[in-house]
Amino acid sequence: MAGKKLDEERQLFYEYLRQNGLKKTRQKDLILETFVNNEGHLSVEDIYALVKKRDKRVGIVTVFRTLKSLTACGIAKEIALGDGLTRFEHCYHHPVHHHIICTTCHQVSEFVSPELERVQESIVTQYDFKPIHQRIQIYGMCHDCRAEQPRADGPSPDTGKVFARDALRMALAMLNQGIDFYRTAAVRNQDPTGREIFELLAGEEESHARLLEKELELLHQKERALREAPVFLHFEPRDLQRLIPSLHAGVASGGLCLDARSAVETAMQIEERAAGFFLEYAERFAETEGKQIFLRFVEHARNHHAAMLRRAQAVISAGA
Amino acid sequence: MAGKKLDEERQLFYEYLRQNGLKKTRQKDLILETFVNNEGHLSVEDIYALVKKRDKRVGIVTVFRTLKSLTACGIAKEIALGDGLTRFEHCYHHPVHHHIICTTCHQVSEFVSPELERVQESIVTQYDFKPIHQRIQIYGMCHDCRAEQPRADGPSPDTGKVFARDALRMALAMLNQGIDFYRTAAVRNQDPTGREIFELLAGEEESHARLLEKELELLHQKERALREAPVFLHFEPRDLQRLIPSLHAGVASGGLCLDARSAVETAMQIEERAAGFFLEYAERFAETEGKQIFLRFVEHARNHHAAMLRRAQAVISAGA
DNA sequence: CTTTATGCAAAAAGTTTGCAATAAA
DNA sequence: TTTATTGCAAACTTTTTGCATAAAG
Repeated sequence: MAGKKLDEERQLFYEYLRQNGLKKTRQKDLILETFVNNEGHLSVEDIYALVKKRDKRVGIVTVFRTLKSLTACGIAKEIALGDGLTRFEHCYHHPVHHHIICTTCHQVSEFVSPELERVQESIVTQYDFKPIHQRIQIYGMCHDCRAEQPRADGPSPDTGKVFARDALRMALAMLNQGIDFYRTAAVRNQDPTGREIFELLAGEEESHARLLEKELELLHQKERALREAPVFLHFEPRDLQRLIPSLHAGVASGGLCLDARSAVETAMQIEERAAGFFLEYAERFAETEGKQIFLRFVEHARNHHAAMLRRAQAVISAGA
Repeated sequence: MAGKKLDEERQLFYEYLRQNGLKKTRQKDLILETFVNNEGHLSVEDIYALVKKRDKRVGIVTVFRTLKSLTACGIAKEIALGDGLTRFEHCYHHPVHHHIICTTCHQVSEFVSPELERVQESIVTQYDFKPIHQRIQIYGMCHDCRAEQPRADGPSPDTGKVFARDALRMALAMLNQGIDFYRTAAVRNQDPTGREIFELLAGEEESHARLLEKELELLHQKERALREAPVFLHFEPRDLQRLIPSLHAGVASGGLCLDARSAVETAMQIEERAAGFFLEYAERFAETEGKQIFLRFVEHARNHHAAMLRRAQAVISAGA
């Protein structure tokens, strides 16, 4: 299970060595293995200490040099967390993220926020500046330190899994907003066929939601620590709400009345917008399970969209 | 002119020395003066070199120690810009800002973005984390380096002035949106008294806008480099637009019709919202000319609000 | 048997500390 | 006259480099 990740990164490393005429050695292997098997933000000294435990004969210079290579081939990434040490974090198949650093207990939390990225992009555009990488770090005091509680230091789960969990949560939030809309639209609609269609759609979305919930539950069971793990992917529900037409206008003008055709069209528009939004969203991320979840959601929405198109054609020909 | 800033910071420094039982010296004075008179992000070595030019007898250790003191009393602030050197920037009466760093020419631009801050706050809230300071840095390639032009290195104006310029621009953007609204509302309104009131309001806002424009022009004349200086305060016009009620609903329902009373109420609501928004906005910033501009705008909006309240009472009693 | 890798020691680079001489208060 | 300050040299920390030896291909 855990060895799979190691194998993949080892392959990547070997490929890098081969392409640069470098040689495989016992030391490089050991350093790679130590780095890959230790989540967190380790300094050279940290890694050196871990390596030394397994093989006394390794020198710190080799650790420096090997970490440079691991950085060059995209397995590791140098970061500075304000304590004057260069630290290394995992980079392979990890989304670009930022850091929240407690200056009391030195705990470091990671987060992703496409919303933050969006604002940054708009700023950078004004300068006609081409960003290559960025550093966002928030220093302060964490909840546990303020409560003067020793931090509950359970084994923190793999970032990839946390991201997958949050992607599922986000997809579910989208589905639930859709379901809400369809249910409300059904109740409010005065055209019986329109009402029926909205109810059908709500049912379909609900069954999809149940599927995702099951997947989330499975993930939680596989990785018990996931339930405690803090949010990694931040999203604002109101950004999802924007994808769904408001029912207020309909209410103000005294009740919605969409016939079968308009109902299907409305639904198609929702699915289309959601697909577009999540596709653009997914593309911001490196290859991860979370990204796959978003892409699967896009596919689902597109299939739904296509199915409705067929249904609409049936409705139209029946009406004609 | 420039000496005023130096004097203020010297007072602050002396006060700090006094309170900590420390002594004034020729060296400390010289280092303070050198730091204050040099905008930019200078390293210890940079400042040491500048100080040496004026007094050969100063040692680099004293520069290290004095910069520590200047940091402790809020005149300087340590920053790391990714080149391994500790640099110092001006902190006294400078708003909290972030950095865009060109990795080719090493030019550093500063910016402020309350929008970015807002997203950060919402993230931090989820962690129940108390932020103390943050670091946002965007590394990449600037426009000039991509165009392979040697950077036009004019004298960069004081950050405080650039911030003031941008605050004026933002206030003007708000005023212009208000004017647009009042003008459109006047044209669309079918009630003659309502129309008249909107036109009056538009006129008042326009004369205020002309005042701010004159102020902006004056600022530009005093500080010639200001015209070239890049944007420092980023704001999204759509955030201002949100403060003004949409006219679309009115259009859809076939023409707006606000009587005198509703017209005044609408205007009062706009002024109130604008005052609230800019007050909250201003409070995010340290003591600066820009902040004062925002606060003056708040006062203007409040006065306007109060004047309308009086007018509304007049209208009501006239109508009664 | 050629070429790269390793580990040691030494150097570099940035910053801090100990200390005797010096200058404020 | 007391107390903090200064500047030098030395120490310290993190990272890099030179080089002879060892290991990989």
